[in-house]
Amino acid sequence: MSAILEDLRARGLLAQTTDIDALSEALAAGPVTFYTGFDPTAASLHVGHLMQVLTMRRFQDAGHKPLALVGGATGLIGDPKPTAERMLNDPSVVAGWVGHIRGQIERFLDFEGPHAATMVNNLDWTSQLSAIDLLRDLGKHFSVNRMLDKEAVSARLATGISYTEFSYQILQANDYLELYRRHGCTLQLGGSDQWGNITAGADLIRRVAGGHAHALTTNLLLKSDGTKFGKTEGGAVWLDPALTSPYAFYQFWLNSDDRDVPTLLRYLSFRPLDEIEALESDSRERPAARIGQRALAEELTTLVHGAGECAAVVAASKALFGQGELAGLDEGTLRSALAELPRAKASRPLPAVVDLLADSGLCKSRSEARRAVQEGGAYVNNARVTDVEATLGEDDLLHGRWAVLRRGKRSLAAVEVG
RNA sequence: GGCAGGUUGCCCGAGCGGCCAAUGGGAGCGGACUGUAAAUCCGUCGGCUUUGCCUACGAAGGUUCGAAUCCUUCACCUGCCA
Repeated sequence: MSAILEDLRARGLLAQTTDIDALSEALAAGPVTFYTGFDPTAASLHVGHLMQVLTMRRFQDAGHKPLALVGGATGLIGDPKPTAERMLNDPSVVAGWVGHIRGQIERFLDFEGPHAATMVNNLDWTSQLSAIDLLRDLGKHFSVNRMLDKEAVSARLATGISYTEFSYQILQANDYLELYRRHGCTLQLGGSDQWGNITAGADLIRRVAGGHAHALTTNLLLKSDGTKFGKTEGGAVWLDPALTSPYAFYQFWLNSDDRDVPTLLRYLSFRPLDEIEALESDSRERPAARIGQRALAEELTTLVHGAGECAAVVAASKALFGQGELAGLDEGTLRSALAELPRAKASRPLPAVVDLLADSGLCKSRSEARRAVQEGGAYVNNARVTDVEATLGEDDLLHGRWAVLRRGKRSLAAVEVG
């Protein structure tokens, strides 16, 4: 088997492929042009998308040529979710999201050199497609019976599915065909939930163009407790630093469940497997050191936000969760650590702690903030606040203008007075 | 088309005229224990100018001193019969 497939399999990433011997042969024979699609359903990609982007990177590193498709067209239609119909988004909004997401993907792939990646947008060909073309040229190759059998559609037959979403697989299949024609693309990668859409494309290429195209899907990232990965109280963990701060991003990985870390490292890290196995055995010996979590958090934060940001959030985490007194930190260290946190601005007279908890976003409402204090889960500079009426005092201020607000064990915010 | 039942807080699900912001479970949040982990135990879990007030039990009206609870209409869902 080709090296790249061997690596994916060893990492447990490989879910399904079309004829694996043929695929392996093609990959071994030389550069293969492949594509992965991302639909703009939000302004940013989130950690769930990271898998796909990094898998593309693995193929590019192995000498293959990536086409990154951002679905300006399919994003307007929406692929069927297992639960319910999607809300349609406004075309101008989707167009804006396409721009953001392209920018994010560009950081992970190499757009220079012999295996340069290319950005494509299915709006370029789909918007040209007339109803007649769609029904005569494409529709004839699709059997409704087979379309109904696809998992994504059959799951929705009980609750209902619009014609719009039902048609999604035709558009995605046509994307593969277009990329086959325009770029000689013969491999599509995706999450295992995309299997039906991807094979629909490979089928279409065979019927229309007589070509042979491959499909490869990777396992979806699930937490060991079976719940969806990448969600926190605040919603998804985004790659956009404006939506999820680099500090929050780093902390997300650092707080991974021990049981998830081996899988996360195999799926997301570029470290060779033997290194990952060494990290695992270290972790088993000294679980409290959370070696695996740190490695994961640092590698991914560096990858997504850059080495400089990563160093800053590591330093901030160390300062804020360190053993030392906050008062013992020099102002420069404190200031840069606090810069990574959500913040509440305050002025004199100094406000109530409850208001600061709500303003900083640590609590969603003042009622919740009061409750947090009553439960003993609110802290100013690591000292528990016990009085619901308490206000910030002058002696709480570090270097005359800062205070560290904490809710629970690990949610922090900065207060800046001035 | 006929008959019967349902629609409750983030989710599931009790309540069937006042003691209901509403039993219970799950998720979430906090505390204890730890390792910024898991499990466990305990607490909490609509909002606010918080001994009180406001908004909420599919939607709109009505009965009543008083309704999630009764009546009417509407919307949607589910069983049984055709």
